Amino acid sequence: MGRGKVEMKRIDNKASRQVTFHKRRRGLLNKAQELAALCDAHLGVLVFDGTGKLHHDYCSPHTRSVRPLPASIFLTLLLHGRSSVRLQKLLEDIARLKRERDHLVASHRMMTGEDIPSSTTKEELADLEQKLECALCKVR
Amino acid sequence: MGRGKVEMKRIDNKASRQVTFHKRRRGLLNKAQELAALCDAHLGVLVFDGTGKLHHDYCSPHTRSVRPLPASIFLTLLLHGRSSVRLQKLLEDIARLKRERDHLVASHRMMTGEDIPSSTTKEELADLEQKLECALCKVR
DNA sequence: AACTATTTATAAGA
DNA sequence: TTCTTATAAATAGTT
Repeated sequence: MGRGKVEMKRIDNKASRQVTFHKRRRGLLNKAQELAALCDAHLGVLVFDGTGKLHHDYCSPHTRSVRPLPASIFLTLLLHGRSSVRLQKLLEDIARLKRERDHLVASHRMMTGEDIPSSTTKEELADLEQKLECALCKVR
Repeated sequence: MGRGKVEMKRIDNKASRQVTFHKRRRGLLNKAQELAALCDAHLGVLVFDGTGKLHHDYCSPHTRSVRPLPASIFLTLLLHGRSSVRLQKLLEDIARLKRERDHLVASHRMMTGEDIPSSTTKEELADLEQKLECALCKVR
């Protein structure tokens, strides 16, 4: 689309690479918005330049509760993508910490007869874990 | 682009909405790949249909270590996006758990004179946290 | 940053 | 649905 056909390989000239980056980035985001608007779809788009700087992200609006929330979209991506190992590791770490804490709480009570004041952490974590596992199920 | 100009609003007819979804989804992902190839950029794209089903995701390949890994791209998105509150909460929960555990470990040692066998959990968590905070810094 | 000649994407039709 | 084609949209090279 232009004065000439271009090969789909890295543009060597830095200036024209940046110009093209700007033009096409805008185009991509526009396409994403159109697809969301026309087809009742959900889109998540992220664009980083070559230096790793985030130039734009887009998340289509959600207007009905039947659609996944943006948060769960990105959780799904996180779980679906290459970083799934890392997030699963995080879940495992949390589970391990909880077990360790429970064990320590029990032995503390055995030895001192005192209860450690309970916090809401446990419930909050259980809630988080449930949400994460739910997202995980969807992509399996 | 087509026989006629279309208004950018939801296509009512289900069949043609699905056809358009298929065509434009392919187009969008193609554009994403081109942008990544031409401009040395990193892209993450997610497409869900109206029912919430994930139809495609795309993550541009990373060929050099100077570029962010896909994992960190999506962590950044997670932190940058609407689910940032949730992830920050997760970080806080981990920090709180660690404090609780350290306190319990210390009081256990005080009372019994015994050390609780150390695991690698603590180091692993520290590493995880560092990575998460690093990603968080980038988007602040 | 604007402008067009072209290419590309795609809406509607077969 | 898949293929075709007329047309709209995107954009490469230019100014």
